[in-house]
Amino acid sequence: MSREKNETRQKILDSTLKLLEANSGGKEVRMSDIAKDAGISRQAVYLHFPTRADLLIAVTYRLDEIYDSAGRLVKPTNAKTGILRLDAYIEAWFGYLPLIYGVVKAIMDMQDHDEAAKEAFDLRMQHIRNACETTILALQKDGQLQDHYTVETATDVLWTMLSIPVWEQYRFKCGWTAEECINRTKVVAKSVLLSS
Amino acid sequence: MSREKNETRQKILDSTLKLLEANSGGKEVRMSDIAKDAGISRQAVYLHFPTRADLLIAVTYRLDEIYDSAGRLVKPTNAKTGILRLDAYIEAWFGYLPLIYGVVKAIMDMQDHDEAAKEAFDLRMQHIRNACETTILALQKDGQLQDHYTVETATDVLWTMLSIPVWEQYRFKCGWTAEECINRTKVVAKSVLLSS
DNA sequence: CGTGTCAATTGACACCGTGTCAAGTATTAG
DNA sequence: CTAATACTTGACACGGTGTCAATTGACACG
Repeated sequence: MSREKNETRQKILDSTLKLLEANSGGKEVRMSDIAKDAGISRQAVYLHFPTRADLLIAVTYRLDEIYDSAGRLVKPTNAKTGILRLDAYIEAWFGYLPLIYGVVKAIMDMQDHDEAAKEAFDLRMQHIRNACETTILALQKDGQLQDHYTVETATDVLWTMLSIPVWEQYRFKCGWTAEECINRTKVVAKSVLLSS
Repeated sequence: MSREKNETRQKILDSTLKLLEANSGGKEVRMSDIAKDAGISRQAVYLHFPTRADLLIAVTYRLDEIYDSAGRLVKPTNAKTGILRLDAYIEAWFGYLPLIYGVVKAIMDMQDHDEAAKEAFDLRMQHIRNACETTILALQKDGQLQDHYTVETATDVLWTMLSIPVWEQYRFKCGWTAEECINRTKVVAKSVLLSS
């Protein structure tokens, strides 16, 4: 019973994921598109996910499973020095982002008109901010943090440097490769945050 | 004849502007809201502006008139050194942005589903990019530009630092004041771009 | 005075996508 | 045989954009 239910549910999630990836969060991912792809009726989708926002949010959790997002975040915390940690974190996050970009984009686009989507997204971004703060603290502990910053301001700056719109601009408006986004951001972050 | 036409047209533009400013680009600015505020029928709005995108784009030109956006951009070009120019430009642009933010936001939100809005917006952003490039060239001429950058890459970085989403994040997610956005961006930009 | 033109009005309607509702079908389990 | 569960079908409401057609009112010109 819950067996079959999960099967359809998974099919919906997988189709959504596939379509979002294919369309990079574009508009061609309506509830009806998802249903069609999953080979079920549009209403069946609503049976499992009351709103589009709920579905997209569920997809993010699926994403976490698939790509082991927790594991990725852990690795940088093993770094010995603050600087290594900064590099490792930029690499981990900007390496992960392209994989999940379609979904992220779709949720971002909903933020304005959907409260639930906004909350879910803000929560994720808050996690990123926390990681930034930890990184800043590590730098500070090493005495590497530029002295004119408070921890909070430095965190704000790093967080913004690693924000999705910034990555989007580098990637799609400036035409940088994913690699370049990582490496140049490493350079920029160090110029900004480190003392001499 | 063209007298009266312009009057209504202006009323529409002014109402749109007023509503967008009040709502910071929020959704409470439908064609019907604009019509109501202007004291005319919804269809009259369509008589002057075939689509919502057209109207918003027209509002940006109105904005240019009101705030003399050209004049603002000129000032930084008078700066003697590259560094002064950088400061002046950040001050000019981030000082201007809050004034026009409502409209900018509304157009940004349309980008995904409206080609015309996207083009208009991209064009504006391209102007900003050009200004960034000129600033970078001034720095380079002074021998102040960090040597590991090409002009293009340095321009990309500055342009992204001065992008609207970055300002939004500082302003609304980090809670910085408009002043702080300006001053801290000046500091950050200099750390990133200048050699020692 | 009548006629034409132009701006604006009124009201209806199509389209799209989300979400809701009700009735029906098919499978499975007790 | 019956009851529950998953799903289907088809209709519909809503909100917002954009279209269309018929009408009104003002002003101008001969």
